[in-house]
Amino acid sequence: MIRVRFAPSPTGRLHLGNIRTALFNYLFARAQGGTFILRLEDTDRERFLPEYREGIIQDMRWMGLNWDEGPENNGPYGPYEQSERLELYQKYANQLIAEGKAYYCYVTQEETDEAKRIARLNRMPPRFDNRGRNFTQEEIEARKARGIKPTLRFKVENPQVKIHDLVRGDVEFNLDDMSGDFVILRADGTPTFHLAVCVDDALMKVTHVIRGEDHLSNTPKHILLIKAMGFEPPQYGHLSLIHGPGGEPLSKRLSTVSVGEFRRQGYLPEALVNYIAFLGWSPGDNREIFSWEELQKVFSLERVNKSSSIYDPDKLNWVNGQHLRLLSDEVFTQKALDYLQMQNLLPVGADVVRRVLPAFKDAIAKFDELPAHLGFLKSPLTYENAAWLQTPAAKTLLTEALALLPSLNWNDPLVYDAFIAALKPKVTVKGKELFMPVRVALTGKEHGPELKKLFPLLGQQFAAERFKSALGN
RNA sequence: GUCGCUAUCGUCUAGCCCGGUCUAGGACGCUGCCCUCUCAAGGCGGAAACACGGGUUCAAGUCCCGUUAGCGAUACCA
Repeated sequence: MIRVRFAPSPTGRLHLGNIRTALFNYLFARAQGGTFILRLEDTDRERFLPEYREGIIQDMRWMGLNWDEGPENNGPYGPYEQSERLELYQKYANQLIAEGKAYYCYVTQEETDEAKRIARLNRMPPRFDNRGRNFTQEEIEARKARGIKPTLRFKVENPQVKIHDLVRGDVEFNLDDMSGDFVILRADGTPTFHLAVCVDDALMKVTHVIRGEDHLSNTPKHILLIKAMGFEPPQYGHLSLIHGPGGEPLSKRLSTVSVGEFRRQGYLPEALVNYIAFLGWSPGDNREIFSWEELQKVFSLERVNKSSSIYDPDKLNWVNGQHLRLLSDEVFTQKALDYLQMQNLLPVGADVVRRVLPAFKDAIAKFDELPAHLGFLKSPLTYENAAWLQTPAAKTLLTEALALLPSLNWNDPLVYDAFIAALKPKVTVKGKELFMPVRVALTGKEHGPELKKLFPLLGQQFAAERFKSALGN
């Protein structure tokens, strides 16, 4: 049974990079019939904020990344928040000490920093020399007397670690070139990330760890630790990182790529998911638009590529537009309305907006473009170019149009064609001279959706009012 | 600095494992035309890439080595 997890730390909002890691885990679990776990890594209490925790949960749900086990719905291996698992980490720390696999180290942070600085100056690996391993009892007492609180370090005995990475293939590390003995319990007694992940992954029976490439060089530490605790390490797969449009790391631009921001701008979650899935993965053929369900079927870890990619808002917009166009008018209208209501963006009453919304399905890439299109519903109308309404020909045209309205069958979706057909014989103008005054009178603008589509949605009363106002202009 | 990862159009990518079918395919964006009352949407075209240098081979985008560049790690953050 495959078990994967997504383990964000509630020290910020979820962004594109995080969510892609979550998505790939989710997709892998679904494609394989496995279990998807959400785990909150909140051991860093200094940067933790409750609203980040809530934000993560909300964002995950909005995206449709529903977890089988995790906060709020629990599961057999809970709790799923590390702050509630502290005694577990302590237990395994004690076990490692008892077995001589970890030791209390009285070396101060200043000393290790200095050692690394000097190593760097000498073009040597920036590793710590493990001097705390061999302190004499007097030395330890002396340091205790100075008020130095020890950290717990894991003894690296076999620094050579081979990894078969699910996306990168074979990678080999020598921890002697990297770190030396590493801290697993801070001086204040709290576990570091390394201890916490290893204990949790082991205890939660995680089979595949799919995470960001920034963890690739932590992996040898984790493998050693997990083995030292007597568990079998999971398989690892490291996903390349996503960068911003300028090639910069994503975290620096957090606000613009946070899930909350995409939601605020009116993207469809399934479109966002579709786009993100294609950052570093492709199905191998030329298809690009996938529904949630299809994605869950076709996704495979083997087709994830190794190189990092850049987030492109233009393409996201296109994908979103494609998904929008796939929606039925009814569903589109409901989703658009929900969005406008939630964002407090309704220009007029919801019932009026609901009627005209279908006319804009092809016009937008995302919902936040709607208010600009819908502004014309507000009365009185301000005309973008009133000149279209002020010629004598236009006056005649509008008068005739107004008179025609009651005779039309407004239940006919093609009522606009009938309207124009009836209007044409009564006026001398044609083409642009005919359509523009109608368009401007109705919407105030020279550009907009097809009148053929919009006109029937407007209704007789609305059209009449608009023609009257235009005449009085 | 040290260790590691990566390298196909501006961007996302197919092709690379199993060299010839690649005068390198698709998509976004850009651009021309068509449709059209407008703006979109849609349709049909166009420009646009194998980072560089060696090697292996009859043959290299595909295999090997090096260089360069980018990224990651180098924390008592995760």
